[in-house]
Amino acid sequence: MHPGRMRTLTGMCIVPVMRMGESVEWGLHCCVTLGWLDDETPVSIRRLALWFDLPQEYLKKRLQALARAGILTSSPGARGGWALARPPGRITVMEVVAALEDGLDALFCCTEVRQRGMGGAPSEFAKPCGISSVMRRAETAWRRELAAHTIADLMAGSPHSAERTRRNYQRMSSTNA
Amino acid sequence: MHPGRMRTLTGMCIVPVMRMGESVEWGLHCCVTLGWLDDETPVSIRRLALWFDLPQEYLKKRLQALARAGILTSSPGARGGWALARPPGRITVMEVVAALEDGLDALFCCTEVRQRGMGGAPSEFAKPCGISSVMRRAETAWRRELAAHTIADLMAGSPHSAERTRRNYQRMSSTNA
DNA sequence: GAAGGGATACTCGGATACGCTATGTCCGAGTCGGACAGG
DNA sequence: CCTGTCCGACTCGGACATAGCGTATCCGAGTATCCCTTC
Repeated sequence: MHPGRMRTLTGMCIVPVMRMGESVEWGLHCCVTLGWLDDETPVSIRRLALWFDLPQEYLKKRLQALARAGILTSSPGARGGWALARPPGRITVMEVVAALEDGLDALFCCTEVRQRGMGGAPSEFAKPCGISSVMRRAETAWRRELAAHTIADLMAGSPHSAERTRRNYQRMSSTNA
Repeated sequence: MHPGRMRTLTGMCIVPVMRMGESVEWGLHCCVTLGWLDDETPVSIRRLALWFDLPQEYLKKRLQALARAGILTSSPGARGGWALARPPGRITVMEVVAALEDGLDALFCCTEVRQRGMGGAPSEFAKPCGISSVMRRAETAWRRELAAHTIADLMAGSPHSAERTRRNYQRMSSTNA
């Protein structure tokens, strides 16, 4: 178990209900940080985990998912590590969420309950289920909002965090890691 | 196990990832049907489960959640059953979803990762996390869309389903159940 | 016909079970870069 | 100086463990309706 965190990051046993995984937050912060650092040399998983105090092995697993989605690149060997695969302005938040939620087909999955049982409506199957339509509309609004923002937007959101990050990262690199 | 359904409704072992529970679909269909039936006498859980071919005991549990949320009313005793607690036009889809997802505080839960580890930003805590803001905006769009539709809208979506439902339900009531 | 009592048909809430997911850890295999030795 | 070898740092992918949730079932207790008996 990761030191100092017995029951997930929150310190208390969280009760996730219809919620995105924590790794979405991790992945987005990693993308933003990699964008800020942007100094050609990739960042190792050890430093990334140290930077945010996250479980190294599991973070690696999630970043691998981002690499499979073409969002990050990983270079093996010594001096290897992780970097953005594209300029931050061309990576949307939606992409990161979808990659980390492993596909994320639909928040609401219509199982055509209306066709089941004695209330079945066999003659109207051509028309889409009204419930499903409403759900889909809502989800589209959600996706559109997420797709409208990129990593670059997040980076620009707190300008002097960028410089502080670069400074602190250099300090960390020189001291121990 | 419910007959004919060994592994959830879909017939195959579904892989829910960041998804709403099936009971949301059940609950919405039940609300719409209760709205269509609307003949003063409440509908028993047995008929409701038979109507959609859903597991009776578990459906009951979910409808109890809707009752706690003030969306349905349940009357005990013989001739008891379930009915809408309010006119369908005053029950939003959002309410039903929230009740069945048991609170549904937030799709994305910011754990303030930015404060953790060596990259911590103690001086800027006052400003909200940009990632969290984007997520919240997207989720608000989703909620707004769900809150903009009521059970009455769903009922009106397929007009002659209403009559067919009433007819079939009467037939079901007279035959066996 | 009215009152009382039991059967029936429901609901409520708790206890239990199971499969799957998210989270977390560990390990072997592969790969890159640098150090180091031998010519 | 050049080349070959070795080692360390790093990634990849799989196996495994754990806790919590959604789904599902069952049971005891309560309650309202109906019917049947009794007066």
